[in-house]
This record gives sequence, C-alpha cells and structure tokens, in this order.
Amino acid sequence: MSPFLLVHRFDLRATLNSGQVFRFDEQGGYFFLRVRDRVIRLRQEGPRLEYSGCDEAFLRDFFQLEVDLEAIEKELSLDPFVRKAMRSFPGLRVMRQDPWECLVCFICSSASNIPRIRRNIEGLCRLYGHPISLNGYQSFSFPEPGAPLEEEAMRRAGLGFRARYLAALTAGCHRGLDLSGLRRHPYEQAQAALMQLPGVGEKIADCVLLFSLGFSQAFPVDTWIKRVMQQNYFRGRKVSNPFIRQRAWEKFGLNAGYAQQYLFHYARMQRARAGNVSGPL
DNA sequence: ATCCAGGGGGATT
DNA sequence: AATCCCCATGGA
Repeated sequence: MSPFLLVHRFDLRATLNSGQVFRFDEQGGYFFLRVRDRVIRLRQEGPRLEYSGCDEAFLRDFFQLEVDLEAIEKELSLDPFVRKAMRSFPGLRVMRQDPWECLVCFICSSASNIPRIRRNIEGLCRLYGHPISLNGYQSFSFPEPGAPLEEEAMRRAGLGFRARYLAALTAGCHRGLDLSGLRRHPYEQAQAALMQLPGVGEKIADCVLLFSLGFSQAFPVDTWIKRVMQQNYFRGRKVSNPFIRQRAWEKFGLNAGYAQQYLFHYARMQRARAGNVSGPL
C-alpha cells in the first residue's frame, strides 16, 4: 500500500497536462512521472494523492501545494475571462521543477509540438541517462548538467536544429551559470541571464523562470496565449509580444504567470474539444 | 522593427 | 504524393 497525502485544490491530471512537464505517462490508472533520476508513481482520488518513489516533502515542493490558489483566484477574478478559465480548472497549479531539467526541456520545445518534444526528451534520456525503474515501470534518468551532449548524436535522435543549442549549452562557458542562484535576482536580471544561453529567447526564458525558479510574474507568450490575449484584451488586433506582456502585467501583476497557465490550458482544452488533441506549445 | 532560415510533423489538397 | 502551414530562436 502506497502512502498518500491529503490535498486541497489540486488537480493532478490538469497540472500534468498543462504543458509544464513532458516526462509522464498514464498506465493502469497511475501517472508515472520522471524527475531527474527517479520515477514517481501517482494517483489521485478526490483529495487523496497516492504516491511512491518520492516523499511528501518532494510533492509539496514540486506541485507547490502550499500556494494559496484561492487568494490568487480572488485577485485574478476581477478579470471575467481569467475567472472563467480558473473555474474550469480550479486545481491547476504552477509547479516548481528542477531548473536544469526545465531549461533543457524547454529548449527542446522550441518551435515544436508536444508529441515530438516528448520523443526528443526521451531520446536525450536514452542517450545520456541511465536506466531507472519503479514497480516494473522502466525509463531513463535525465542527463546530468555535466553530460557531454554531442550535436550529431542529438541530431540523429531527431532534435533538429535544437541539437546545436544543447551542445553549445554544455560545451560552452555556460556551465558556470548557477541556475538556482537566479532565484535571488530581480526578474529582469534573471531573464536577461537566461537569454544569454543558446536557444533561449524571451519565451523559453519565461517558461524556466515561471516553472522552475518561482517568478510568478513571468508570462510566456506563445501563439496560443498570443491569440487569447489579442482576442480578449486588444479587440482582436494584432500586437507584438512586448505589448502583450505589458498588458498582462497591468491586468495580472505578480499573478501573471498563473493567469497565463489558466488561459493556456483553457485555450488548448477548447481546441481539443474541437478535434485537435495535440497542439503546438 | 521586419524578414527569413531551419526542420519535422500534421493537415490539406 | 506533393504542398501548405506552423513555430521559438537567431541572424541579417
């Protein structure tokens, strides 16, 4: 019998499916999630979150279970559209991932789509990780920060032009960058530091800032968010990403990242209902 | 600021 | 089967 944790306002399925993580599967009623060098098995029934492969402290941190979503909803509910999105997925949480893993995964996500991102990341783990397993579920660990990522091998694994970025990331002087240390910097500085890395522009930097470094004001603008923002806050006009981010901060302030996550998931779920399950990221 | 390469997948014809 | 479309980054 696995241990369990009582959770409040947490929706495991919505959270995992909200585009923050790629390394998970559902099998036999369980989610199998891979984080760094371990497999974690999870199942939620109402407030009961059953887990194995990790401890309770890990889950509380990883899924940010202490964050008061009700307070965030109260603030964001001034906006009717975000309120609707929030109420559709009340337990969707912004996670706190390992910064290195998050960075590499989102470099892989560049100009791609979810099925391919997942394949590419699995390929990386197969190349540079080691076998890991839990309860018969087998997988590979995530490459360590010092792994000798090699462009040609990654190209053969289907990473495309992202292979060059990843190779440069480990080959260059970038290895000295203390990712976790960025947490203590102001948002703009942390973002600028990430954007110095190969293959990291504004959007991917914001993903890393929001999903792994605790910057709740980060507002990654991808095409889905762009569409939603233009429709709802610019009367359908085409506007540049800087304007979108500016409007997001005016409307959502430090909760912009949460607003982004609900809007993104809501938009994708609506699209899924219309027929297309796996959209671009 | 604007245009475009780049690469593979999905949708469309 | 050929063609169009998509997309974050980076460089012109």
